[in-house]
This record gives sequence, structure tokens and C-alpha cells, in this order.
Amino acid sequence: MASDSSKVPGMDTTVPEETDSEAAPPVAPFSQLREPPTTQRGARTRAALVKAARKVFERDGYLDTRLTDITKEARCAAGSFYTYFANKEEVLAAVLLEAQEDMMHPGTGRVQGTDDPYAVLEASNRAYLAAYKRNAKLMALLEQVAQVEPEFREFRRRRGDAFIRRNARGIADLQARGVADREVDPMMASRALSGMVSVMAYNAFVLSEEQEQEGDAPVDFEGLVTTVTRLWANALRFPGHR
Amino acid sequence: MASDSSKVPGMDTTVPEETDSEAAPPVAPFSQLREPPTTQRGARTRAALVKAARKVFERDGYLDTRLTDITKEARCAAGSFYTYFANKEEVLAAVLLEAQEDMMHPGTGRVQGTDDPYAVLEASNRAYLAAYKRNAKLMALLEQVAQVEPEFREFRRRRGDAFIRRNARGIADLQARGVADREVDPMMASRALSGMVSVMAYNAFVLSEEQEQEGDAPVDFEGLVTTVTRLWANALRFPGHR
Amino acid sequence: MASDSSKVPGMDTTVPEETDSEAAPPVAPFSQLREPPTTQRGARTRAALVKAARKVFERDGYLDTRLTDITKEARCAAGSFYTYFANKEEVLAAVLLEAQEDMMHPGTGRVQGTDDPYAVLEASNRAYLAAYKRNAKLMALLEQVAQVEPEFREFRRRRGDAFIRRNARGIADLQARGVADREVDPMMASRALSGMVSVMAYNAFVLSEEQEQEGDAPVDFEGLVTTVTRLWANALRFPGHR
Amino acid sequence: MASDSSKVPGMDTTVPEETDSEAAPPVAPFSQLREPPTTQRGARTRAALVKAARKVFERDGYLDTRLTDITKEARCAAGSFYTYFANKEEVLAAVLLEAQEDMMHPGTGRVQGTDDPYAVLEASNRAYLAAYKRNAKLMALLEQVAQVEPEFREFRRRRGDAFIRRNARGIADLQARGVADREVDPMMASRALSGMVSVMAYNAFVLSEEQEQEGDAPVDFEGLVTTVTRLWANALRFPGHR
DNA sequence: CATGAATGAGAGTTCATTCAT
DNA sequence: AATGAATGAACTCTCATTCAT
Repeated sequence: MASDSSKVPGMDTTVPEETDSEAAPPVAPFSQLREPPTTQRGARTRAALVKAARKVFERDGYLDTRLTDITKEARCAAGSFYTYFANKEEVLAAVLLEAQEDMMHPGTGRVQGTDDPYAVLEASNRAYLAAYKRNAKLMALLEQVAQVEPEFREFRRRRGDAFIRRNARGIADLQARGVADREVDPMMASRALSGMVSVMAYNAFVLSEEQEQEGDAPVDFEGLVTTVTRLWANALRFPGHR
Repeated sequence: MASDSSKVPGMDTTVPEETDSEAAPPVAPFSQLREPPTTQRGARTRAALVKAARKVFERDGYLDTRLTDITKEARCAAGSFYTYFANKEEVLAAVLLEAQEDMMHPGTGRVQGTDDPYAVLEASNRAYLAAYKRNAKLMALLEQVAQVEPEFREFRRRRGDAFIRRNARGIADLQARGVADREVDPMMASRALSGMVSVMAYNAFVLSEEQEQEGDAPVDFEGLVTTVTRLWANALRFPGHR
Repeated sequence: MASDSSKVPGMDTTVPEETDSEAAPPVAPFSQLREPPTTQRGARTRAALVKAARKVFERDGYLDTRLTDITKEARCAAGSFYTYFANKEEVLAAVLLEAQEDMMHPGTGRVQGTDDPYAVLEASNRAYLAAYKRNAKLMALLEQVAQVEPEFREFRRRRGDAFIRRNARGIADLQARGVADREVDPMMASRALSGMVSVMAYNAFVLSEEQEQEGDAPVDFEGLVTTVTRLWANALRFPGHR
Repeated sequence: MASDSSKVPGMDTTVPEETDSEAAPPVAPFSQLREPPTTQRGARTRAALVKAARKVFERDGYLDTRLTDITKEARCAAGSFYTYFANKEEVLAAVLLEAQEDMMHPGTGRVQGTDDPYAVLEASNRAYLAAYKRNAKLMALLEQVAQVEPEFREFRRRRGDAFIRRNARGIADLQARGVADREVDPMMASRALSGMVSVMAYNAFVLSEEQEQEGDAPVDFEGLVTTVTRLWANALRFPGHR
């Protein structure tokens, strides 16, 4: 079945990004990070651990990863782990925080010099899907952890909400400009359409990849962008369809 | 992020259900089920275990459930479990199999005596969402297990595919009748739109419920049906929109 | 220095034992004992564990005892421990509970057919000291644990209080009969004199024993009884001293 | 139960303090102290560590104190600890040595210009109890460590013995002067009575304090002195009681 | 001398699975 | 068929001590 549409795609319209006045405070494993190491050596070790953690997590999954797998990969002693993190959750938080930039702001995706909503939408979706593909392993990981650790469920929810709200603003803007169907509630529509794209991304880059076999055709990235964009545009009844 | 759209909704058109010619063989925990108990007492114990398992799974989640929790709930000895199941996966398979009927065939959802595609679509979505809501706890469980046990991931995929294929047939049919946009690939469109509805369902009946707080308004079921149906119809460019 | 006079000696006068109306409810590791095993085999294993625990505790001390030392001594698997006890504290509680009878009620100590306070006092002290000697290892253990685990500190306190109150009643009785100095507060005096005897017992049977070397004379048990009784009697100004 | 009467009180008679001919050599953690730091900075660091150690020991107890707690409290690096001490025992030895003066020689306690044994005894007890009260936290600590580290058990024993021997000399002296009961062995009686006072002190200043609650009356210091002194005097049958 | 990160042995605890009764 | 105690591998986390900087 479907899951949260936390990381959602959509339309990066010209509406300015709201200064996130409603920004919620970070939750536990993200906030409780220990004070960063003071020495260079410490920084190196910590970085090695985060890198190793990401590798092992992506390879074995969150649950099957033992702390010693991480320290082994990072070539340090088991105890050293605890110099930097209190437990598995905390390393994962560090891993996600480190990747967040690329996962949240997948390049602007703005098409310079055009107002054409369709072009904007397509570029936005392409950027989203590309970022998802780049971080597919991590997204798969996040899906898994969200099923198991409430803090990460919350994390996923917040990220999804950010996308959804952004897209809702875009929809509202188009409605105001007479470009989009005024009958639908922007938030609801955004939830649905953003969710639609994120499910497609998950299916294409997480599920399909993992069971890729001989005969399987690789995912048709451009076809994905096109379909998704067309459906989105139709759904909002953009005028002048091709 | 999104997840599999395994259990997907959509349009139950008049196209007859294909005799699942491509029907895949059942996977491990479903196929290897032990032979049913011969005695009456055995049947009673087994039933008690399945019932207890469902209760505990839904309450504690798959991972946090210990086999002794189940036997305790079923008021039988730890060892008795192994008379009927080889492990946790197998009870879960039994639980799912027992609930499958309602989860897969959510009532016909067919609107008798009408050809109006919009009405059919709406009825179909309503039926899907109602079934999802009824089995929300179980759907949440399935989502969780799918992240952890490959066999159930496969199970989820197949269920999703069934819906997707059914809806794809519906879309193709409408295209043939000139009612739906011929530019989109029926399978792709079905994936996207079916996924859209399943994400909405997951968000509404799993995520929203679990963090329900005082101030929170309960999910607006009819609004959900309406929005989802409208977007779906728009996306396929049904003619004559209201 | 001295420690609590929890297990204290004294005079078992003819004053009837109060029905412990003020009896406090048992504290954690004593009350939370798991339900006793239902089968014979279970009872046997549990008993073996308690016996092994007592042996190892007395030999190695509470802190240096590992749970595996106990299970090894009891010839059972590490995990079996947890069938009966939640942790080290709980086995110790079981050990103490099992020994409590002998430690608390060291035979009545009453001298039949005499009213002579001095004779009663002497018999009482002899009985106390004999019980202390019999359970010296356990008393040493209790002293150690009381320094480390609050629950056992409380346990020690309660046992001491029981003796102190019993002796205070004896003193009050003698005061009423004109046999004891009326100037002293019975409770205070009881604390002091009961404490005096318990320190002597600890020094004689715990400390002296443990560093017994070649040249050391063994503890003069009768001398101990005599001195302690004489000082006690003097302190309360029993009349007609020999 | 009772414990060692190491730090014992009593009568500081006019008998001259023996030149400790039998003085035993210091034991390990006390003897093996490293040579004092040469630089001023070193001295400062060491002093900070000892001070911090005392604070943390008294607050958390010996066992629950980690070396890093001490260095943190002293605001120095973990490694610096080992410049001055080999381990936890050694810091504790340093802490005790620093406090020893006040704990061992609690002011003279001598009553100038009187021969009245009762007055001398009372003054001596008052001084002892006052010193105990002043150093209650440290005495509690010593009790704890003595249960765990043989060297400190020995330390406690020696301190107790010093008091006991001193008081035994006092008793013998009084016996010679015809003031005390000649029937009791001075050493034995000293053990008992010195122990009695030390238990009372432990109960009053360590145990009672730690569980002080709202309703609890604070310890009646003067009452304690009076009772203890009266019982002691009675026990030795001082003549002319009030 | 001071620093603070690195080390790694070792303890407690969980729970699926087995098996004697 | 049912029972429930026994098993033991596996994993996390602590902290005294060392040592490169």
C-alpha cells in the first residue's frame, strides 16, 4: 500500500518560499546530537562513522545493521561509536541530516525565463524525480525506519508536509491566475498529486530497482516525467493541452 | 516518501475480471502453510492463535510482537504455537489470508444500471476507501512488514498490481470509448492514479488516526472521495465536468 | 565505622510480641517476585538457582558475582535465570527471604520457667549471637548490599527496627517493674544497646573471621555473651549485680 | 546489621596517648601515593582533582563515580587524572588523608581542670559525635568503600582500633582508680561501648539524614550525647549517678 | 604537563525454538 | 495435542586506561 507522501514533488512556482514561520522544532534524535568533536582527529572519525553508517544502512537496512558493522566498516573500535552517538537512531539522524540538503532542495528546478505553468511543472517534477533517484537507497531506508521508529516517522511527515505546502501554494497561485480548476481545495489536491508523484518515484526507483532482473527494462525516466506531469496538469485542468 | 501502491483503488469498470492467467504462484509463508488440524480441538486452538495474532500485531506492530505475546493472548502454551506455524511470518500469512477477502474485494462497488463513468469511478473509489478504512490497522501492519520481510513485500506488490491492472483495463476501455485521454499509457496512468488514491488512504486512515489529538478534526471521508474522484476524472479528461 | 543496627539482639522479655500493626509493605525486589513455577521441574531449577546464588554471593560478594557465575554453579543455561528472576537483586531477595526465618527468629531464646531479667537477657543475647554466627556470611553480604542497593538498605533498616522495637518494649517493661533505670528513653537505649551487640557480632563473626590468621585466637563466644550481657545489664542498672 | 567500629568514640582520659609503638605500616593506596607534583600548575591540578573527587564521591558514592565525573568536575582532561593517581582508589586515599586530621583528632575534647570521669566522658563523646556529624558524608563513603575494597576495610579497622585502644586505656585507668567495674575486660568493654557510640552516630548522621522527610524531627544531638554517655557510665558502673 | 579521542574486554538481557513430560 | 521450562547465540553499551598530539 501507499505510505506517507512526505517527500513530495511538484510545482515550484514563482510564489516565494514562505519564511517557514510554522517551522517545528527538531525532534529527539536530530536535536540531541552530541557536541561536535573539538579536534581534527575527532572530526575525521565522526565523518568516517557517518559515511560507514550510510553505506551499511543502505546495504543491510536499518534493522539488520549492527553497531559493530558500522564500526568495522569505519575501521574503528566498537566503543568509539559512543563517543559520537548514543545509539543507532542518532547515527541515522546524522546520516539523514547530511543528505538532507540534496534531498530537500533538488536544485531549483525553475525554468528560467518562462511563465508557462506546464513547463514549470514539468521541470519541477523532473528535478524531484531526479533527486529521488539519486537518493533512492536513502529514501528506501527512510521508508523502512519510519515504519519502526516514531521519531523518523515524524521526520518523514515533516518533509512531506514541506513539499505539500509548497505545492499547495503553487496550486492556489494558479487558481488565482485562472489557470487551475477552482473547484478543488489546494491543500487536498496537493496532497493527492504530490503523493501521486512520490508513489511513482518509490515504485520506480526503490521497488523496481531492487527486483531488477535480466528481462526487465530499466525505468523510463522521461516517460515517467511526462506521464506524471500530464496527469497533474490534467487534474488541475490546465488550459490548452497539447 | 511514497511506497508501493500495492493495494490500489480505482475504477471497477464493467470489464470482466480477467481470469488471472498471469496469476503468480503464492510465495513462501503463504504456500507452506501446514496442513490444517484434524481434530476439533486443534481447529479451535489454531483459530485462537490467529485471532490473538491479529490483535497483538495490530496493537504492537509486527516487530515488537513476541511469539509468547501471541500465545499468552490466545491462552495457550508457548510450544503449542509450533504445532500450527513455523514462525512469526506464518501466522501473519494466516492472518492476512483470513482478512484478504474483505481487503481485496471491497464489495462490488459497482453501480448497478449506469454507464456514467464518473459515477462508476466515484463508487469504486468510495468502496476502496471504505475498505481501507475498515482494515486500516491491518494495512498499517502490512506496510510495516513489507519493509522488513521480502515475502510480504512481494505480497503487497501483487495486491497492488491486481488493482493497477484492473484499473488499467478500465482506463483502456474508456479510451476506446473516447471518454478518456488517449495520450496517456493506461498502465502508467493507472499506476499513478491508483497510487494517488492509496497514498491518500494511507495518510488519512493510518497516519492521521495515529496522531489524532484533541484539536484535530476527524478525516472528512466524503471530501476525500470527492477530491480523489475529481482529480482522477480530470486527469483522464473525462468530458462534461461539472 | 558503624553501620545500621538493623539486625539487633537483645532481650526477649515476656512482653507479648506486638501484632505488627505497623508492618510496612515489602519493598520492590521482595514484592515483585515472579510467580512461582508451576511444575516440579521448575521448582527444582529455581531452588538450584537460589542455592547457587547464595553460595556464589557468599564466596565472591554481591558486586563481583556475575549472573553467569550463578547459572554455571546451578548447572543451567544463562537464559534460564530470567525465567525466575529479573536481575541480581531479585535472586538476592529470594536468598534473603529463604534465610530470613533463621535470621529473625533465632529460636525463642526464652528461658523457660524464670523471671530473672538477667537470665532472660543473657539467653536472648546468646541466641542472637549464635544466629548471627550461623549466618555470618549472609550478614556480611547484607552489609555489603545495603551499601549499594537502596532496597536492601531499607530491608536492613526494617529488620533492625524490629529488633530495636522488641527490645525497647522489654526495657519499658523492666522500667515498669522497677528493674531498669527509669531515666533513659527506652527506644534510645534500645537503639544504643541493640546496636552495641550487633557491632560486636559483626566484628567477631564477620571481620575477625575473615582475617583469621595463624596466631589468631578464635573468638571467645561465651566471653562475648558474658561481656555484652553484663554491660547491657549495667547500663540499665539492673539491681543486685554479682 | 552492625559493621566495624573502626571510628570509635569514647573517653579521652588523661592517660597519655601511647606513642604508637604498634603502629602498622600504611597500606597500599595510602603508601604508594605518587611523588607530589613539582610545578605550581601541577599542584593546582592535583588539588582540584582531590577536591572534585571528594565532592563527587560524597554525592554519587564510590562505585557510581566514574573517573571522568571527577575530571569533569575538576575541569581537566580525562588523561590528566593519571598524572597524579593510578586509579580511583588512590584519589580516595588522597581524599581521606586530607580529611583525616579532623576525623581522627576531633579537637581535644578534654575538659580542662577536672577529674570528674563523667564530665570527661561526656565531653569526649560530644567531641566524637560532633566530628562524626561534620564528616558524615565522608564517613558514609568510608563505610561504603570498606565493603568493597579490602585496603579501605583495613584503613577503617585501624582507625577503629585506635579509638578502641585509647578508650580501653581509659577504662583500665578508671578501674585502677576504683571508679569502674573491675569485672569487665577493658578491651572487650571498649569494643562494645565504642561500637555502641559509633553505631548511634552512623544511624543518626548517615541513615537518618538520608531519609529525612517532612515530618521527621531532626536528630536531637544533645539527647544523643546524654543517652550515650549515661549508658556508658552505667555500663561501667560509675559511682554516684545522678 | 594537558588534552581528549580511541580502545576493547566484558556484562546483562532477549526471545525464537526445542523437547521432556 | 498441549504444556511450559530450558536453551544459548547474539547484541548493545560502559568505562578504565592508553597514547598521539
